[in-house]
This record gives sequence, C-alpha cells and structure tokens, in this order.
Amino acid sequence: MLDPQLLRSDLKQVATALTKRNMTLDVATIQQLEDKRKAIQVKTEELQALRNSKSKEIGQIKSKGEDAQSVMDEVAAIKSQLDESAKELDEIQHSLNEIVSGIPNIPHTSVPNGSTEDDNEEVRRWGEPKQFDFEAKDHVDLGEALGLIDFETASKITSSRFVVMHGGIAKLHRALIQFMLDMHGNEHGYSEVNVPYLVNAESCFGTGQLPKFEEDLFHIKEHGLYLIPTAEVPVTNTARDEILDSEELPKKYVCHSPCFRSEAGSYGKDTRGMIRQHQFEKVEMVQLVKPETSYTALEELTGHAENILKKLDLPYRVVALCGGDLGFSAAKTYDIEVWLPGQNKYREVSSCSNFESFQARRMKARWRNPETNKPELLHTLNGSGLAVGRTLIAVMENHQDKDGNITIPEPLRPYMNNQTVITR
RNA sequence: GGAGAGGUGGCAGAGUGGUCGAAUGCACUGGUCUUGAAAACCAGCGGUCCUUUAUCGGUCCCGUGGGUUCGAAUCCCACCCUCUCCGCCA
Repeated sequence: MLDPQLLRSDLKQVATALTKRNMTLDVATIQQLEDKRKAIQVKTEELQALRNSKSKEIGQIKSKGEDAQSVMDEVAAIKSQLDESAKELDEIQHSLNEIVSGIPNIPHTSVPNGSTEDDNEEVRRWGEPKQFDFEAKDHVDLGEALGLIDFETASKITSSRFVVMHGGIAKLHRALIQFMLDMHGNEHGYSEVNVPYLVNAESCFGTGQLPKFEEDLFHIKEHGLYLIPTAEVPVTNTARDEILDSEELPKKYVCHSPCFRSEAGSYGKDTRGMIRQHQFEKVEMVQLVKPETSYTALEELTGHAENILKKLDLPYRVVALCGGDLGFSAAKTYDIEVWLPGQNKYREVSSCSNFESFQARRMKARWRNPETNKPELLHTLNGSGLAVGRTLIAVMENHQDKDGNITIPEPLRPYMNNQTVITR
C-alpha cells in the first residue's frame, strides 16, 4: 500500500511515477473521494466529540442526583446526525481503501522503462553456456529415460502440472534443498524457519496477494485459508502488527516450503515438464530491514541467490525487471535466469525484490527508531534462493552426459551419500 | 468432536454501565543523590487516525465483528484464539 499522505499531498506525482508501469491512475476519482472524506471525517469526529462531552455531563448531573433530561434530549438530537455522518464516512473510507489497496508500488528510479519482459535490462552474466558434443536433451527426456520422473502418474493421482520423482532425482531434489538452506544459514547469515503452508486472508493481504490476485491462489473455503504461493507470505507476516526493536534488525530468514499456484491464465504456457507446476518447492530468503539499508540489502540478497548457482556451476544472468514487468508489490526486482540447454535459453530461477514499505504498511510491520522513539515502517525484501524444481532441471540439463546420466555437482554429493552420478 | 476456564498496556494484574485509555507492581527512559554503581526519591512512559507548518486539540482502540444505551473494558449476540480435562489421531 502506498502512503496515504503521499496520495493526498502529491497525487499527480504518484500518477506520473506509476506510468512507468504502464498504469493510469484515476486521479479525478481519488481526489473527489478524498475531498469528501476529509469534510465528512472532520464533521463526524466533531459530532463524536460533542456527544462524548455531553454524555459525560449527563453522568455528572446524575451523580449529583439532578435531572439530566434536557441534556439527554440534546444528545439524542446529535445522535441521528452522527449515525448518518458515520455511515457516510464508513462508505467513503471503504471505497477509498479499495482503490488505494489496489494501487501497485511505485517503481524505484533505477527501474528500467519498458512494458514487457523484452524490455528487462541485463545487469550481468556469469559462466558460459556449455557446448555439448552431442545433442543436449531437456529434463523431460532425461528424466523419463532414467525412469525417475513421471508426469503421467502425477496426473492420474492429482491432475496436470504435478510430478512424481523417484530415486536419484528425488534425492537430488532433496539435496538441493539442504544445500541451499545450509549455504544461506551458514555462509550468508540467515536463520532458518519452518512455517505453516496454509495462511489466512490477512496474511495474503499483507504481502499483496489479496485482494487483487485471489485467482492465483488455492483457497480452502471451508476454513477460510489459502495454500501459500511462496514462503514469503507466512515468513514476512511474522512481523505483521509487530513493533521490532532497532537492535533486532536486520532480520534475515531462510525458509524451505512447497509453493502452490493455480496458474490461472497460464494455460498452454510451459506445459512441458517441470517448469511451471501447481506445486513446487522453493528455498526463500526474507529480510526485514531499516529503510535506509534496503537497497544495499537487495544487492546482497541477490548475490546470495547467485552464490548457489555459482557453487553448482550453472551459468546464469541477472536482469533488472522493467516497470511493466514488475510485480504488484515490488519497487525493484532482479530476476536471476539460469541457462537451460534443453530450451537453449535462460529461464527464471529466482526473483529478488525490495518492497520498501509497501508490504510493511499493509501489515503494520514496524520498528522503533531510537532517534525519534516512534514506530516507523520497516522495509521488506525477499528472493528465491532458489526455486528448487527449476534448479533441479538446470542441474540435470547442464550436467548431463551423452548417455543421459547426470553428474552430481560436487557440493551436493555430501547430501547424497557421496554419490557422483545419477544413472538408470 | 465433547465439557469447562479465560482473552485488559512490554510483562504481571485490578477494574461489572458514567471524570477509565484504564489502578497497582515490574520493566524501561530522564533527573536528584553518589567517585561510580546499586538503593532511595522525583518525573516520564501504548498505538491509530483526523485537523494543523508545528504545537494545541480531537477521534478510535481493553481478542475480532455486530448490537443495546445519552454513555460500554463492563450488558447482549456471533466469531476467533489460548489453557485444562475427555475422545480421536501423525
């Protein structure tokens, strides 16, 4: 959520900043509602103040044993006015709220202009795509030839966009998770958390999935809960309605979880293989920081995700998302794209974002600034470190040999009983 | 799932219709005292929103949402959560 003060004082400037997202803000409607809100809120609160003081008066009169009827009649007259005014205020605030909570974050000044992913800006590359002296297979062919990846059974027991993994691939998947958790925990200073995979609506609102993107979520209606689309939701919401001490910051969490996405609207996209699933696993990094440090934290966090790819010897590039490709809550995002020989292109394995105070304002996640001694909004960040399924694909495709075996990257071997290769 | 108890400020804990945003204690902050510290004493000490350049002032907040009332922490209704016992269960 954007700062309501900013919307009041500088609505036009906000509208201009949002054009970077190819978004037009309905300035006239907001301005009109805001003017109305101001007038009615002042009126309502004045009436409330009057009612309160008169009611107190009644108490005083009665305690003296005198007759308070005339004052009571006065308050009764105020009451109907107040009810009407309060109702009107409620309606205006409601519609204003609806509009404001649907406005995306303002892109940081460093965010490139553009409307689609083609306009994203490549920041750097690491590693060289490997030249194979045979025709590289994709993970589907590799996995099925090994007999270790099975989409058919998954669709029998559940539906499309799910997968069953066996043996060496299942172990490789698990090894990746443990390797990532250990790297971030031991080398990068994150503390590991394990959180619920079902969350309530307040949490989804806090991180920005609700109200606008409900269709992307799996919803358990009879319990009013949602399956998490990313650990970002439960982990960031640990700070909801909290005021943290300055000394506890920054808070850095790493969390492994499954992620559930309905993928509504992506029919026909990435239907082959494990690239786009309804359920996948991810190791997520979340940081809660003081505002002045959030952009250095973003660089640092992105670097932490990159380190995983470096250790696994997987070529990648980092792109800065352009305004049009930026997610709803993010002020700035770097995507990390890993090289996939099977597709002959770079594909996203991580998305690292600074949300500034956008999520924090929605969830009232604050810290006490010792300089002012007042609660102030935190800045929140998160990034995949990394998407496990896609990293698995990358390992398979980049480290395959001509016989279709997979060489296990050195750092994963301790997690796989020192196995060096996955064969049929 | 059944039965019972309970949800009040950072914590503990009082408060059952009217000067209660809330006693008291602890914690915390500042001051006095002290060579320093402790103790003692004095003072301060929640959040939200509105108005305002700012102050002042005002609104709202006692689990959440409704209701009754001139007036609700206090009464009524619904829901949520916690604890204890029983049942079921990884």
